[in-house]
Amino acid sequence: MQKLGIDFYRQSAIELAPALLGTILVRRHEGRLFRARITETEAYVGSHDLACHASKGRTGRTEIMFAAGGCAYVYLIYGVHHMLNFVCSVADDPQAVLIRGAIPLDDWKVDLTGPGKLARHFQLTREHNGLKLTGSALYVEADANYQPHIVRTKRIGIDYAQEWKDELLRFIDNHHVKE
DNA sequence: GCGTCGATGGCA
DNA sequence: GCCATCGACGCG
Repeated sequence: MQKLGIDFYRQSAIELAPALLGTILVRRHEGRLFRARITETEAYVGSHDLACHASKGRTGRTEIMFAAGGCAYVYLIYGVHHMLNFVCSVADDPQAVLIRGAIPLDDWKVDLTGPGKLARHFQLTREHNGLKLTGSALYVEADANYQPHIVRTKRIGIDYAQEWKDELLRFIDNHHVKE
């Protein structure tokens, strides 16, 4: 499998979100490797997107989104759950992709259906905010032999985002879903 | 099986 | 005073 490099993350969120479907998220933690195939993502497309945290401007929390693509944006929501995002595009263009679901691979048996569960099982917290995706602790592998079946829907949990709440910026891979 | 609701903390 | 959620609970 081929580890994806920095150029992959320099894409816009609307390109990266579907491109991530079917790829393999890899986490190295305490000497072990955890791998899972990404099945669900959401695009947050820039400061004009009212659902995007960066629409609030440059703050302590959103600062990392203004970096060049290729690092993680991890934050705490509802005081309970961590959310894993990939910062993408170029510097000062605050776009990101939220990783919402995956299927564990190898002999790893966990439920990764949901962004909170995914971050928890991958043992990611706000300590990992800004982590480079080109390092060894967290990265993505391509899988040229896998063909996702992509469906677009509205994003979840952003009813406050006015006209942006209905944009079809959530991407789901149905490849593995039984009829 | 589905709707409702409370937890809980960082942030502005 | 919000939240890019989850899981427990009550229903019947």
